[in-house]
Formats: sequence, C-alpha cells, structure tokens
Amino acid sequence: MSRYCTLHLEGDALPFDLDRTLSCGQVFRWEKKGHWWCGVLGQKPVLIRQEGDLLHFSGAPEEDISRYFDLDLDLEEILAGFPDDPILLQAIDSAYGLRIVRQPAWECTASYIVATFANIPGIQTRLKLLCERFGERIGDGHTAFPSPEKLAASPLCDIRSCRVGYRDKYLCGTAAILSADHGWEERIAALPYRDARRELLRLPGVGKKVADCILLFAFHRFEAVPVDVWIDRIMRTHYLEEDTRYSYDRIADAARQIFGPNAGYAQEYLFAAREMIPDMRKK
DNA sequence: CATTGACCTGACTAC
DNA sequence: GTCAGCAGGTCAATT
Repeated sequence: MSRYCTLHLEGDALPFDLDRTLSCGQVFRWEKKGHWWCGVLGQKPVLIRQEGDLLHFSGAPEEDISRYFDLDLDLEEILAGFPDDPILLQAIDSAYGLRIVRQPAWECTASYIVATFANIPGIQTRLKLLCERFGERIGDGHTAFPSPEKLAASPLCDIRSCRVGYRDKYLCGTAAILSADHGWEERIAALPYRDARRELLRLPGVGKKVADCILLFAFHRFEAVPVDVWIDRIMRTHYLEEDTRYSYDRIADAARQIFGPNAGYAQEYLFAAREMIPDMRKK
C-alpha cells in the first residue's frame, strides 16, 4: 500500500483516538500491524493510522471512513453533557477520543451472538474462523464478513466447526430470519428504542444485552445501555444502593436516568475503563 | 421489568 | 506442564 489519503481532523471530528476506538472491544476484526490498523470496510480491505490530528488511510473513500468512525458527531458535546462524577470523569479521561463506530447491522448482530458468554480473544478467534470459512475473498488475504444467506444455507456442523459451540443454531437461525427479511434494518431504524429492542429480541441468540449492543453499535441509539457483567458491577458498586436486587432493565434504566439520553456512550467509556475502576465488593 | 441452571469452548490463573 | 474455574448471556423451566 503505497498510496494513501490523509484526512485532517478538525471541528466535530475531534476528539478522536483511533487506537482507543478500535481496541476497546466494540469491534473484533481490526488488527494492528506496525503503525497501521488493517480491517474491512464494506467489501474492501482498508489500512488506517492516526498521526495526531491527521488520519491516513487507503482502500476506501473519505466519506466512508468519516461515516464509519462517525466523525461528524459532536463527541465533545456528548461528553460535556454527562454529570461530573469522579468515576465517569476518570473513565472519560482514560479513554478520551473513543468513538462508537457504525458497524454494519448484520455483522454486529452476528458478532455479538457469537460473543455471548465468551472473552474477547475467543470472540476474535471465532469470528476469524467464520470469515475464513464462509466469507468472500476480497484480496490481500482479507475476507468479507459472511453474508446471512451464506450462513443460513450452511449446515450447523460446519458453523460449529468455527468453535462457536451451542451458538451455531442461533447464528444459523438469525441468519435465516434476517436474510429472508430484506427491510429489517430500515424497520429497526425507524422504530422507537423500546419497540426496536422488542423486535430484535425475537431473533434466536439475541437477548437484552445483545439487542442493546446491536442498537448502540450498529444503529447508534445512544439511549441503549448494554449491561454486561462489568457494567453491572460498576453500576451496582458506584451508582446504586448495595444489597438490593437489580434486574437488567433496572440497571439500564438507572444508567439512563443518571447519564441522560446518551447513556450508551457513558457505558462505552465506563466499559473501556473497566480495569481501572475499583471493585468495591472485594473489600 | 423474577429466579435458576445448563451450556460449547478457549484463554488464563493458580497450583 | 497440568487443571479447575471462569468468561462482555441466552434459553427454558419454574414460582
């Protein structure tokens, strides 16, 4: 890759931190090789790296890069709109410039179905296997994310051979439903949050947490707050009263009440800083 | 807007 | 080097 374009980050595009954005665990298919991040945008291999307020990239037009990283979003305003509690402020400080990328809806859905009850390295392995086994070759050693049609038409044993375990039937089932439902993305996008989530919950392998991940990461519904074990722990120990029973929705609702309409972004910063946030329960 | 247990598999931690 | 316990939940059954 000798030819690349350069995008000067300014205005709403700042703050932006490419490393934090791609390594925080929201996406699983980007790989850093030397200074460059290698990944796939749409059906094309992309190389990208950041140098201060310069973004060097190749393989995709600038508007695709800008849209994927949501560089038109006024992130500064969102961060400034949060309450100034010490835990969140520390998280924002440590992950400053992290942006929620616009993941393709199907890739996001399939990825988080595969991601349930697993750790990040395992998720990456599984997705890599799935892409190599079922994805279209797009050159340069890269593969596109497998289409739902392809997965829906594949035997469960072939899918399971990608180490997805019992999730094989969820992946295949959801692939079958979505590949037969051409307007699903537009329909979800047009629905209010609650209705959109209820729709997604009909898909096999998609529970509240995965549905919220899809809504937050693919549809940019910033009121969606995925509550995983980390967020659960952080909310319970730092934002809620101890010794009380909290359901998923109570924790998510509390997050929306505390952090406001962009609570999903607060969630992402808290998640990114999860290792640094003390676990009060251990004392 | 509840609670509980089984569940594929791999990467990590502690022996 | 080996091994139990655990990991970014979901589903089905149960009260």
